[in-house]
Amino acid sequence: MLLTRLAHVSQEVAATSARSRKIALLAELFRDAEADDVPIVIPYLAGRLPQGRLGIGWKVLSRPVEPAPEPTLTVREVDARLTALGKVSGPGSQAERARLVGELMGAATADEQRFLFGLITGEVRQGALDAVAVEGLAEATGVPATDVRRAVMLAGSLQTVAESLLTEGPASLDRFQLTVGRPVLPMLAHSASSVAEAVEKLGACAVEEKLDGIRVQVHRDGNVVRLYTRTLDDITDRLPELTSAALELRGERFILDGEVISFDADGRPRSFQETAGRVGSRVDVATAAETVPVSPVYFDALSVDGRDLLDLPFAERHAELAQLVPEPMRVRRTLVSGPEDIPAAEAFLAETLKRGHEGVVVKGLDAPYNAGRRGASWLKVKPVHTLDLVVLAAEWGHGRRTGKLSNLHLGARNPDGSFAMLGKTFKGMTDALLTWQTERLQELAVESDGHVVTVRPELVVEIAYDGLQKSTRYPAGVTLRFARVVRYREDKRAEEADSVETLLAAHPEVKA
DNA sequence: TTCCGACAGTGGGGTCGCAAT
DNA sequence: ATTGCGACCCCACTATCGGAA
Repeated sequence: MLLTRLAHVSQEVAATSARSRKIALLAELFRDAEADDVPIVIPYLAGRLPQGRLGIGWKVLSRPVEPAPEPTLTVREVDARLTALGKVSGPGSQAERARLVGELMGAATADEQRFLFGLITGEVRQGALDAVAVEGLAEATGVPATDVRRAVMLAGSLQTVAESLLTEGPASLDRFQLTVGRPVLPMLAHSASSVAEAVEKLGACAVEEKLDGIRVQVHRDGNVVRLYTRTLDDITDRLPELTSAALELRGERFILDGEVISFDADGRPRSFQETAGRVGSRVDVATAAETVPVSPVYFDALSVDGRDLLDLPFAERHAELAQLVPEPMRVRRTLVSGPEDIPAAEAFLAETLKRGHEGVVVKGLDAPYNAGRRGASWLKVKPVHTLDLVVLAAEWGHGRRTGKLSNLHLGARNPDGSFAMLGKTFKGMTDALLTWQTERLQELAVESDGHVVTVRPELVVEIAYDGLQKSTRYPAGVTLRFARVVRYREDKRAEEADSVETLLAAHPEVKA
């Protein structure tokens, strides 16, 4: 199959807003793909490369290359070239990769160049990724979408499922069973604004502490242990403590879901930055493990002794977990039977925060393990802080925000009346607000470099954030975590905005 | 008819590892 | 030694479609 056909279909998919039409377009293409093209065409149309990341980013791809006049590239040729490109390493590799990218782009037409750019940067912007591709695959093969979705979550990969479906037929789906050693997509949580709201939605539920670490899925089969992240990357070699801990448990075969986090000598959780740094360290693991030792803390069991627990209610899965894992290695929790227990749930949240944790996750006791989806039966509740900050500048948006000033630079007051930038945010804005702020900020503009528009520091905006973290990038030595706009405060003047001093005083645990 | 679940998009900061300077 | 880039952790929120209620 020619790449131009994919580029064309991707454009068509992007051009329609109807999901049903997107699915139909993908299904048509999947039906036409030859067996050898399937492992390439499917991920490409789901907006991903089968090779994963290539070490090529926006910078290299932005170098202009004269497009080819006629489309000649086949998807297999593109795939072969990208595979070769991904293997380049060692001194001189950046230049060599750039050369290979230039060659590939030179063989592509303008439309194909645009498609390849999106594919390699991971931003196809066609309004269809894995989930829509799953529907398209279902339509193309006549298999119910729920069956395909389940197979994908168990395989942890759309490509694998697509290959067997399109080459061997629907019966091959039976092959995708929950298997120890093969990671499954983890269940995710929605947000709720309060414990009361979460409990009212879920009824009988467990309220569990939410640890600010890294999600981990632990597989043990006899003496073999494997550890996977939320995106199913294998991190076994980086966390030897977790392997040892898993081997000390009584069970021989299991899959557990939990969080890996580092505690200090007093048993208080270290900051997310410290834990994440540890989990990210690959080179000198022994030293990293000495300075920042980590522990597993589990909250769910997906498989025990060869039994698939995914469809069991959470209450039963947790009973299995409690059989296998001693209490100190499980998240703290309290059970709640309904709205009458809300005060107890709130007290549990307060106590959890006091212990230095992030918040709680409220989980319905009847719900199955909804792998790969953001099930409505897990609701996280975290405290939200707010500040009144001053807009110092704004950046022009991309994609659907083209032509709108989107990303705001936020400042807090210094003692001398100037402003210290604390970070940026593009979150929390409605289309109407985007339109309004684009107008308003242009009135205040003093300078523009084509991307960043600097404004007179007069506009006050109320910002919600999850906490403060250390920063080497910003002048106050701190930055806001997950800042988002709540509303503009036109009733306030910049002199009334919050100061760096009050911010630091509100978070004594963070030392700038 | 209205409501709501699921999805995609829009990017944020930090840290690590590697290659280039 | 330092800088730049890419990968991958964490993440909030809005708009939209289309099925459920």
